[in-house]
Amino acid sequence: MKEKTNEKITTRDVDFAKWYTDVCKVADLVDYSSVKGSMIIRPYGYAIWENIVAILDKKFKETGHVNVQMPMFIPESLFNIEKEHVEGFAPEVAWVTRGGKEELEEKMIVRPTSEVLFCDHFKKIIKSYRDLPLLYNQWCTIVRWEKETRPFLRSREILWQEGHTMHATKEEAMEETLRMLNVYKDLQENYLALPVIVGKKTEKEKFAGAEASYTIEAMMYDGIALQNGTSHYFGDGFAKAFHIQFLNKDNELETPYQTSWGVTTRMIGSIIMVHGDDRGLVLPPRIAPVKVAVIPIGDVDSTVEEITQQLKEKEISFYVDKTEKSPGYKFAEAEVKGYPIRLEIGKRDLENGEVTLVRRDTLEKEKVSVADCVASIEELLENIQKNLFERAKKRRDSMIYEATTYPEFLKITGEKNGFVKTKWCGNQQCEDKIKEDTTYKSRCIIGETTTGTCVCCGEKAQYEIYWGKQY
RNA sequence: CGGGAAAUGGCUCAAUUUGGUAGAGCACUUGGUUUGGGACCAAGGGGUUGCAGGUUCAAAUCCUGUUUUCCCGACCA
Repeated sequence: MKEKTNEKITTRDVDFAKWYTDVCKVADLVDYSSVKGSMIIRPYGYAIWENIVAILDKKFKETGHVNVQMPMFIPESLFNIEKEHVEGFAPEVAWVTRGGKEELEEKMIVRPTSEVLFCDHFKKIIKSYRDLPLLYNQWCTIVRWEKETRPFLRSREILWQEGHTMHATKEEAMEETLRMLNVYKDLQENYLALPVIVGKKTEKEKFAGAEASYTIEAMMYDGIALQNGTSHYFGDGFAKAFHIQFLNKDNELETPYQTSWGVTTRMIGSIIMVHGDDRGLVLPPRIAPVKVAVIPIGDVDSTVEEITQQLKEKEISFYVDKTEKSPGYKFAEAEVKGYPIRLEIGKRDLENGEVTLVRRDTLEKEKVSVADCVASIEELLENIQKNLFERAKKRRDSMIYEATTYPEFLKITGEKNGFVKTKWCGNQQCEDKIKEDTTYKSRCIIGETTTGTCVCCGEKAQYEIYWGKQY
């Protein structure tokens, strides 16, 4: 095996940021448009999203949710109802304007998230305890006027899913918040092969208007964190602000409790930055639009036909590269696209009744008989899925550090990227100081503690927490 | 939003310093030979230089403005 990598892609260890954008472009996932801050998700990139949507949508429906479609615009008066929410989002809100002399009836924004729209609607349709829980979700785009944008990681128009639910009790709402957090965790670990840390955001980092925010934190190849999903518990704050009430069984008025949760195409960025290598994309089989790239070498049509027929029966997605390109070109192409398995069908192997399988994650080659080919592929796909997760987890764990004293903490954060686990007093002053001194921000609180001292101030610790730099 | 870089056929870049008929490689088209790591031969098509204005006999080149992109920060899913 030659060590040659893809000449169109910057070496990952030389310039990680450049490598990332190169992979996005060379693998045909995205293209830039003349719209500043927005990206075009090309068919191959969108196919990955479609697979994610299919998995999640099924899980949402299994947990009782239904899909809706809300307006894209929010009138100013509606947006202004919940104070913390407005303050949190105001800086990145896009205002709607009309050219010429025409005026809008009322100033409007493009939704940066849809809590207020849902609340406005919930107020009208929630009357009785029988209307609860109300479990809504919508697939849509939102707009947040970001200053710097990167494919999948940050754009002004964000393609996502947002769930919004209302419950009769605190307990139910909290249960829902954690249930959906878990759905996200399951998606990311078992389908996207991304090891993640789940926990609670600090007061400083929580969602504007929420009572508690829970988060899914993944670590990229370079040790930088990426928040891959959030689930919020709102208590009854919004419900009170919007005067949403329902009659309970005893005919008394009560205020319901609310949640919201969302994930975006950012997860695709995680897949790229966790699994990819110098040859390009590496996709976990479970979300790969094409699981097997079939590359015929010479005139081998009948064998190609025989094997692809079996793949069809097994519902294993494949692509046959029938182009006139040389085999080497096709191999490189299959690698850039991250197809989990490459199946080389050539005359030389066929003389022995064999074909060659190459797995994308390790690039190992294996010859198997034509008869065993599809069975081997099935087994290999499982293997690759498992290996990707384990490999990513091993790498991530090697970049998780622990610190108990501040000098120790400063030494670690000054020398390397990664997550640092510490104890923390829970005081925002320490959080701010750490940010100031190291640029590390709190990732998430993973639990409470009764022992030890805060890594920063040395006072009695209250929480166990992860710190890290983020995208 | 601060600091840097860039914009020239589809792509990567040259020509800009010193104004003077825009070139190359890759890609593409046609024909042929090939096929186990980015094939070869031959013929061919395609750009007036991000956009707007200015200077000049003459602008890719000089000047002004503007838009977009990339990188590094701060902010954010």
